[in-house]
Amino acid sequence: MATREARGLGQPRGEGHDGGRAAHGRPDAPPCPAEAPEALRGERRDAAENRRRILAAARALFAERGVDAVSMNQIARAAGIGPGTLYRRYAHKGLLCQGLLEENTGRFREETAARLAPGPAAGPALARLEAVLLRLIAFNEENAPLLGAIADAACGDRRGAIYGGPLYQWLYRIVLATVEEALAAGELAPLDAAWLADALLAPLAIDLYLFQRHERGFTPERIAAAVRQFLASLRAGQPVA
Amino acid sequence: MATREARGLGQPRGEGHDGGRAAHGRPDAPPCPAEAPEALRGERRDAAENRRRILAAARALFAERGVDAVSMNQIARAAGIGPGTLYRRYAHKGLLCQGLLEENTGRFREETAARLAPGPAAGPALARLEAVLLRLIAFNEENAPLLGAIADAACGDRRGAIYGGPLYQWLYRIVLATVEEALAAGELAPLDAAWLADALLAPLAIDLYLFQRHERGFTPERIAAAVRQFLASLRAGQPVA
DNA sequence: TTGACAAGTGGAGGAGGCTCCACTTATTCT
DNA sequence: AGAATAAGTGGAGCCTCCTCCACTTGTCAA
Repeated sequence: MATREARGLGQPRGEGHDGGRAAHGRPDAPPCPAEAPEALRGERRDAAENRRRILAAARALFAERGVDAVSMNQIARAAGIGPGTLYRRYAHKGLLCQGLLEENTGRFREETAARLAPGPAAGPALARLEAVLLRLIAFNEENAPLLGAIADAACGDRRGAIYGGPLYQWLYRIVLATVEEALAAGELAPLDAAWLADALLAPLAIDLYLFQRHERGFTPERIAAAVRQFLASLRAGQPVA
Repeated sequence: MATREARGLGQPRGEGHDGGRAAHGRPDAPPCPAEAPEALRGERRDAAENRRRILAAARALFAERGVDAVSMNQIARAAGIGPGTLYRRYAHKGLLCQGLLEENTGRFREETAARLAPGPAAGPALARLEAVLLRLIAFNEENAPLLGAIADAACGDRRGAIYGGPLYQWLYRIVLATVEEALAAGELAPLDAAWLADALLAPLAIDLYLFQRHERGFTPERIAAAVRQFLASLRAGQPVA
């Protein structure tokens, strides 16, 4: 009765969420390469049930009214739980959308991993990079509303949260590794690999992508073609001049 | 008394701000290349006085507590006006920050214009492009807090507002024109100029820039060097392969 | 089985953001 | 000059987000 205060106050609000999986505070769990969204380890049965209800309610409301028009309170009401319970599991709407997205991410991760898996024996690194970026365009198209909502939530004290989130980190690591292979193989002129990995992903960030699609009128095909030409231009043509 | 209802309801909330300059609704004013922030055309004297007070109060509070910790209501109180008046002039905090930023933008615009002005006779287009991007890094450094707040305000129904805002549009036009010159001069392999202009600016977007600076630990010098190498890599080396 | 404790739950309420509209004030036209 | 008109003003209030904390429930060890 008094012991709980220590935890409640000692960790006031500092992103104490571990990216969606709460559970019995294991200090450093393994990275979980392709964890199934259901049956989180050590999660209490009632909590699991509520998580399912939350995601189902959110999915239904989002489909019915659009992601932006649905508030956290509405989701809680539709799921039949109190707002406090909802916020305990998903500290804000962005994390909820991330949870929802993880159910869609499977195919994206599998396809990308398959394309990349064979390692240096699977054709030039730049070609693999191209495949990842083109797949990312398709992913943007499929998940634009959720991705948009996740981006929206990265406001204020959460600015830049996207770049620390699981999806971007995973993409970044993949792109960085492939860029480094390309550099090692002499496919690229000398470049700052860590910066380049961000720079290659930045033009496909959801905000800009949606602006180009809807305000500039670009089609996904045009964007894909532009990315292809762009990567081709980066191919090392001269030693360094 | 009844005539006003028509306007008040007919234009419920649709970005009715024209980027900071309210005033006597002239339909299509000229682009205003380098308009002074004071003495807006046709603005009533009391409105001008309030605008000055708002900007002064905002600047003071931002300096004292940080941009993120100051609410619109606090600014209104400090300026000695009602919240309604504040919101009439700046429909949200992002536009207020834009207004504040315009007071700083002068030197940036002048230096950039000067570097670009001589036209095709002032060295290779790619070198001018590099100068613009490097200057943008310095601009990011100088104005990070305001730029961050502007980015934060581009949430929800205002997603992507940055790309429609005056600063980005100006940058985009400049970069696009220079890219087109570089293409015409054969300095670049064939590329989609309109997409490339966005793609060159995207890695310097304030969100990613601040993440790299603070989470990845990049220095401005490292970022500048990376941009330089990057542009060098784009230089046309081979016809098209 | 049973008891102790950690994790989970719900909802009332504080805290702002933003709006609406009746009133005030500057400008302009005759 | 002075009246008509359109722009500008202020603040009460609505509405939603998010937090806090007393209570409930599941789990595990003895």
